[in-house]
Amino acid sequence: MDTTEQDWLASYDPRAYTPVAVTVDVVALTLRHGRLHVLLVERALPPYQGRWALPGGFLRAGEESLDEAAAREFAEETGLHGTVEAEAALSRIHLEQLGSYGTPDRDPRMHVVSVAYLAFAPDLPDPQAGTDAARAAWHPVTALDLRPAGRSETAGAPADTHGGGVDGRTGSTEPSHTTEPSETTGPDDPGDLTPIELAFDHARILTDGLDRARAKIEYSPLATAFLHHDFTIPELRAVYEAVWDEKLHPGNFHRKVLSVPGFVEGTGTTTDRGGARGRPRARTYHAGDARLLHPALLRPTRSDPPPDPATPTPAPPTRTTIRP
Amino acid sequence: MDTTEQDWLASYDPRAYTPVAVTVDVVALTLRHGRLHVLLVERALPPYQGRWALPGGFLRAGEESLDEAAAREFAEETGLHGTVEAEAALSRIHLEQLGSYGTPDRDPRMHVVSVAYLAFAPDLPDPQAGTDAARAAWHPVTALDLRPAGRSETAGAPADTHGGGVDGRTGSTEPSHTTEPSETTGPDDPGDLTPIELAFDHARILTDGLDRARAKIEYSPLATAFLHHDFTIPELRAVYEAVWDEKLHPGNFHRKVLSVPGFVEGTGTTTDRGGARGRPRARTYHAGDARLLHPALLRPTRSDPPPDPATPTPAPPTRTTIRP
DNA sequence: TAAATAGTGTCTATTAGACAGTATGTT
DNA sequence: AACATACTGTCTAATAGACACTATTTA
Repeated sequence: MDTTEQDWLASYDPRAYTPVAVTVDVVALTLRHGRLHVLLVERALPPYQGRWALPGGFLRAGEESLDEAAAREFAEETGLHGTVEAEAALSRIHLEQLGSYGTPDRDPRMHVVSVAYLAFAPDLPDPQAGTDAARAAWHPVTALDLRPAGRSETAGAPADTHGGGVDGRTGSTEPSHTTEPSETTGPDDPGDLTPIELAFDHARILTDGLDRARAKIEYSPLATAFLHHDFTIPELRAVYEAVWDEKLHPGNFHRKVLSVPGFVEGTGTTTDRGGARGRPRARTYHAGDARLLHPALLRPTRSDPPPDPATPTPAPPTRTTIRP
Repeated sequence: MDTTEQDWLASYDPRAYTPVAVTVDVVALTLRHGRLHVLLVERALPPYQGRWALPGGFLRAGEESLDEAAAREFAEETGLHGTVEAEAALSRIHLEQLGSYGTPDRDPRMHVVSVAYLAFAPDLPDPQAGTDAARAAWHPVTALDLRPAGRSETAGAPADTHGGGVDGRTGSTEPSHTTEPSETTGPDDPGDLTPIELAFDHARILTDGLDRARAKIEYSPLATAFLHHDFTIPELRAVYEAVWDEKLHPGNFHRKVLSVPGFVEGTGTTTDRGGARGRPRARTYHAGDARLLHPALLRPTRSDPPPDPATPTPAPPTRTTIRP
């Protein structure tokens, strides 16, 4: 076999192999005006020229780890690098690996394996024109086309196996063709009805990232990563409501958060004002030192319990045996 | 900048980049004699010659996806390929992506990014000599050195971020230097007291895989992937006890498993015999069609509740605010 | 018969969630 | 004054786990 021979060679010198490119892509999520947004960049060059894509770029071989590459890409595309306050903001951002995508045919140029990362960030300023992030913008996830099309390989559980997906980005400048989304006509405009189609299989990656985010805030205190250092319980509730796309019971949520040890720590103060149309000042908190939530803040059950009388369930054949 | 120029070039031709090798490694877990085992191969060549490593090999660029490469490696190293019954056995095995590891200095030869997979398998025969899997063997995880040393980069939550880790394997034959573990002196021998050190950062990858496995069987029915098609509730309990390394209450476990919709389905029959020293025949079940467990089978709480009077906890400073 | 375990019943502490009610602050 | 909402109290259903008990099988 030819590949066997190659294997043998590669054990001495992996360079004997056909090359594979490795990129790092970031699903960066934030909350703007109470809605979940994702950071996208507009591709200036083919393939998928003009389409929006996840920020990312090639791993610098021999120079950086995957984590470092992800942090670098995020900083570059948000413009958060250089200044002191930018570094401070970066330090509060949560970055975790999401999964790798590597079907051979996703990038027309060559076989590209993309390692995806998931980021939770507080409300950040718009990427400024004139920087590396010139073509970057925050988009509401509801404005994107996340049709379950691209579902390639994989046969495992929902958020388990990963596959497909690949990318190749223009990792840095190219000052022309700058897109400047305005408050009313840009990607933040809810009136923009035609769903945006993403480049490569980034819709699939985004979907996986959203699934992970929704599950993550159940068991970890990472919902606080969407907020600034000090926050109120209602603000924290808004994070959960936006990520889960569910209305939560204010009273029960409040009591539950405070009952989880190490989730939040009171600051002893309250907000300055009561809000727009008048309400009690809320106490402020900051994140506690817990890394896991015990007990967890489970999502409202809606998968099982919705057996409404209309669709009486296709008659369970012989499910769980309950005595013969 | 040189790298910027490279980025620009790479947007046309990613081959302009310094090459990175991509490997796929598999953390394959199974149960033998009630204990958790992992599949390892002995490296025939440098680096780490003679050390045990996770099975894996280079991704065949342009030919296969990551999932396919992982399945191929698993089949090769277990010897489960070719025959019909082997294919049948493979179809029952659970394979999911675990994470990617890519610090630049883990492989002395070059920058290697390793995509790790996690596999749950039923008790399989020993890899046969004379095959690709000649140097492969199942090792009890308790015999391995999993000291939390290699903890490289990453700053996220326990099972969140991944980093470090890399590999490079001799993907196929090399019939000399075959290790043939016997029942008494091989890796299955509990008397083997000196912990085995793994090659590369495979100890870290294995640790991540074990963490994932322990969490996974809480919310998914994948514990059944460790068993054959038909099994009893006590057998299923043995899986949980081995993976969690915890004794579970037989009665409560039994009732709980049957109360989760879609977890197991009764076959209507029982085991042939009652067991060694006499006990009731157990009813047999097979896996149901649930993909997620509702409610989950949570691990016995032991992280929070163990504040034994001895170490009175470093005096919680001002945890959760409980009224001013 | 003895030993060991499959499987069931029951009780209690904890938790999720529904609901109600009071206090607070802005328009 | 009126409205919206922060926050707390209370009740109920569901669940985890402890414990006890019966039935079953082999040495």
